[in-house]
Amino acid sequence: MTVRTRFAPSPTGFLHIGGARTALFSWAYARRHGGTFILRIEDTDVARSTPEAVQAIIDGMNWLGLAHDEGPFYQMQRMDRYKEVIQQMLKDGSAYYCYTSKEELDALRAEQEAKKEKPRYDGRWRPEAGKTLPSVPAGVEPVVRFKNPTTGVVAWEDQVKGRIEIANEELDDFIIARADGTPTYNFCVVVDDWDMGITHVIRGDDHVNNTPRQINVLSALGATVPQYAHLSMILGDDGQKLSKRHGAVSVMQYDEDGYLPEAVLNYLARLGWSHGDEELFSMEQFVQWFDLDHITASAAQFNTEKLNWLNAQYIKAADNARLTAEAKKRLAGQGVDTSTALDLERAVALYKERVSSLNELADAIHPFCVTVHASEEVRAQHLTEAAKAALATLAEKLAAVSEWVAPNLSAAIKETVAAHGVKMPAVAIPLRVALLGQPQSPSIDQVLEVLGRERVLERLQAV
RNA sequence: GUCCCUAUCGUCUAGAGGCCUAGGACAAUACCCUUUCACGGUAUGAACCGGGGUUCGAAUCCCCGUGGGGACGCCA
Repeated sequence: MTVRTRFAPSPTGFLHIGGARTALFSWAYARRHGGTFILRIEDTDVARSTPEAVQAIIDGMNWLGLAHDEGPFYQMQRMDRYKEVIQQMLKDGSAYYCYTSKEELDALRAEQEAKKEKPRYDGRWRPEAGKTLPSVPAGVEPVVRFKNPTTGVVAWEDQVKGRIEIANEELDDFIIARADGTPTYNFCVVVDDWDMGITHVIRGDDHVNNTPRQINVLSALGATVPQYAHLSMILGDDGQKLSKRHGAVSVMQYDEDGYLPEAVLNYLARLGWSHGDEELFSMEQFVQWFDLDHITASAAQFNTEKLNWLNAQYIKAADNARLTAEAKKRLAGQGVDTSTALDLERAVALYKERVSSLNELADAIHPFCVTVHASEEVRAQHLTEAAKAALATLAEKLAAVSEWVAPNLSAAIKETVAAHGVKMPAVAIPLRVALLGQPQSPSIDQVLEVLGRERVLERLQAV
C-alpha cells in the first residue's frame, strides 16, 4: 500500500506554527514511506475563506520547503461529487431529510443545557421501522442528516494516542448537507479522504471528536478507514493556548524576524517528536528517522530560546554568500545603501559565529556599509580626550602600515598602547566606537582589515 | 453538565517492569578562553502530580483523585 497523506487547511488566515507542524509531519511521513503528500484547501466556509489566505498558506509552505505532490484541491470545486454521494446515501437509507428549523434546534439545545444534558439532536425526523414521522411542514427546506448507529462503539487505534473508543450513544445524527444543499465539513472530509485514497490522516487533536463521526460515514459508504494520528497542540511561550488574539503568528513572521527556514523546521520537528537525544538534524535525516511512534501525546509549549539557539547553529553553518544576500535584503528594507565596494562577505564571515538571527547579522554588517554613529552617551563614555589622543596616534601609525593585514594592524595598535602607557581596552574600545559606532565587535584587527584603510582613516579623522 | 485526550527538571524531551544513583538539549549559575562583547569549552543546580493497587521489583501496568486541554454548530 502506498502511503498518501494530506494537509487540509481552511483558508481563513495565514499558516501559523501549529499548522506548519501538522504539514511538516504529514509531509515527512509521506516522504519517509515514498508516498504522496496532498494539499487540500477546505474552503466550504465561503464567508471566511479568501484567495489571499490560500496564497498565504502556499507561501508559508514554500518558505519552509514543504512541497506537495498533488493539489491543491479545492472543496468548492468538488460540490457535484459531494451532492452525488449525498443522493446515494439518501437512497440507500444511511441519510435522511430533517425538517427541524434552526429555531427549533436552538430551543432544543437550550432546553438540554438547562437540564445539564449534552446538547444533541433528538432524532425526531430519523426514520425507523414502525415509526411515524411528523408531517412535512410547508415552506421549510430540509437539511440532510447522517443516520448514525445508535448502539455499539466506534474505536480506532490512534497512531499517537493509542486506542480511542467512543460509544455511538454519544453521537447524534449530524448534518451532512445544509438547507441550501451545500455539504458540511465533516462530510466533505470523508468524501475527500475516500476519493483521494488517503491512508494516513495526520491532523490536530482538535479533530479527535470528529473522528468517530467520520469513521461511521466511511463505514456507511463502504470505504476503507484510514489510519489516524492526532497531534497535540502547540502552546505559546507563556504556556497559553495560541490563538489569533494571543500569540499566533504567521510562519512568514519568522522569516521577517530573521530565522532560517531550516532552523524553524528543525525546531518544529523536535517539538512533540524525538529520536533519542538528537537535537540538530537536517530534513533529510528527519525524513529517514520520522515515525508516528515517537510523537508525544501531550501538548508542547513553544520555546523561543531554543529556536534561537537552533537558528544560531544553522547560521554558523550557512553559506556566506547566502547570509550576505539575506543581510543585504534586510538592510535594504531599512533603506540602508548596501552598494559598498567593500566585500561584505568578509564582514559576514566575521559575525556569523556570533549572532542568532539574520536581523542581528544585518545590524552587525550595517557599519560596514555606511558610517554608523554612536549615540552621544556612548561617545561621551568612550571617546574621552585621552582616548582621542590615542586614536590620533593610532591613525598616524595605521597610515604608515605598508600591507593592510591583521597582524600589521594589530602591531600598530600595540605600539599605540605602549606609547600611551595604557592597557589594550583603552585603545581598542574607543576604536570600535569610532569605527563601528559601538563598543563591542569581533577581534578589532580583523575588523580593521575588512573595513579597509580608507574607511578606517576616514572614520578616525571624523572623531 | 456530558464525552474524549493528557500529566518526567523552568521548557522540549529520553524512558516499552529490573540497564534509573532518572539521560540529553535549551535556559540558569560558576569557572576557563578572550584586547571588548559574543562564540566555544568545562562544571553545578534542577523533574517522575497525589493516593491506592498489581508485582520479588513500577517513572513505566491498573484504578481513583487532582491539574491542564479539547469537543458537544445548518464553523472548519
